[in-house]
Amino acid sequence: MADETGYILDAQVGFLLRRATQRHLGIFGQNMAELTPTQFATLAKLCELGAVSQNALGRATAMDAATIKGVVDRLRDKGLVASRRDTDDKRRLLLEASPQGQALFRSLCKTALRITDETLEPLAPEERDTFLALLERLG
Amino acid sequence: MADETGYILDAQVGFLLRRATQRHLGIFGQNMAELTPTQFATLAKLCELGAVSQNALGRATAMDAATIKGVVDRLRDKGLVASRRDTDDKRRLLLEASPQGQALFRSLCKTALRITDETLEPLAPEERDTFLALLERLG
DNA sequence: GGGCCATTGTTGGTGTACAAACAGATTTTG
DNA sequence: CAAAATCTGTTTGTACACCAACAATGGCCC
Repeated sequence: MADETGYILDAQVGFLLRRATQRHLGIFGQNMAELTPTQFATLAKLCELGAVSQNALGRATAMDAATIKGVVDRLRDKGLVASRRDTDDKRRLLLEASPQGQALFRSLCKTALRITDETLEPLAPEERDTFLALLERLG
Repeated sequence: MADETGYILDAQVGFLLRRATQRHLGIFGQNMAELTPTQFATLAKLCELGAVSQNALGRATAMDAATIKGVVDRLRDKGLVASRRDTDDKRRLLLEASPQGQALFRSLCKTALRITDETLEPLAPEERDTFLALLERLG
């Protein structure tokens, strides 16, 4: 079944992005059993921002309203996030990292940075900078 | 809540990979309503390889056994893939793109290449080559 | 003030993605 | 040859990820 279509799956950005993401998620899971990458990202942003509404947190972490809700629910189940109604704007759900959440974030920070390092390990230091700069422009 | 953790979410590979993937999936969805990226990738590999077992197809497209099953099921529901039991090895499910599947793949090929182009649009031609070469080494 | 529109959060549905556990078939090995 | 290990596909359960639709609230504007 020779195809003269000129389409080579293994050379497409989408496929390569998926493969790189898979490898990264694997490294993440092996190094941080406590939280998923998404959960850690959410907790990190929450520690950085302080009290924010759920949708605003979603925007800050690049998740839509439906996705961030599930992530926040799971973090709250673990006692890492506290939520309360905003009295000024009764639509808003104000979120904050609990003391345990902040402590966990701080204790996992170095691990997270090591995960980033290990993901980029196949590249030389200058290549890493180049890659990250280019990748950022695709987001 | 000043954090001296040195952890900046927006600078981590994992976050940037997710953002880039999101943008790519958005472009894909807007340009190819017929199939999801995963379904198109699977169909493409099937057209390239001819008859293969389901697990082998999964390996070729970087999907585990449980994932490829769902994708193949949906492609079969659409009439794009035919499956039969392998008589030599009765464990294997032999898959093949149906005539409609092959025709659809050929008709969508140019669109798929355009999607790759549009995804890489923020980068200059030499940058694209650099980026893809680096990205491939992270997979 | 009241109607219009945007925002916020929730729900339901579909589609990846992966781990773990399983049954059946095949291969390897003692 | 028989037992053990491996491979194949399936199922179940969890976790993103996004769309579309919805109710409640808030802001805007005439």
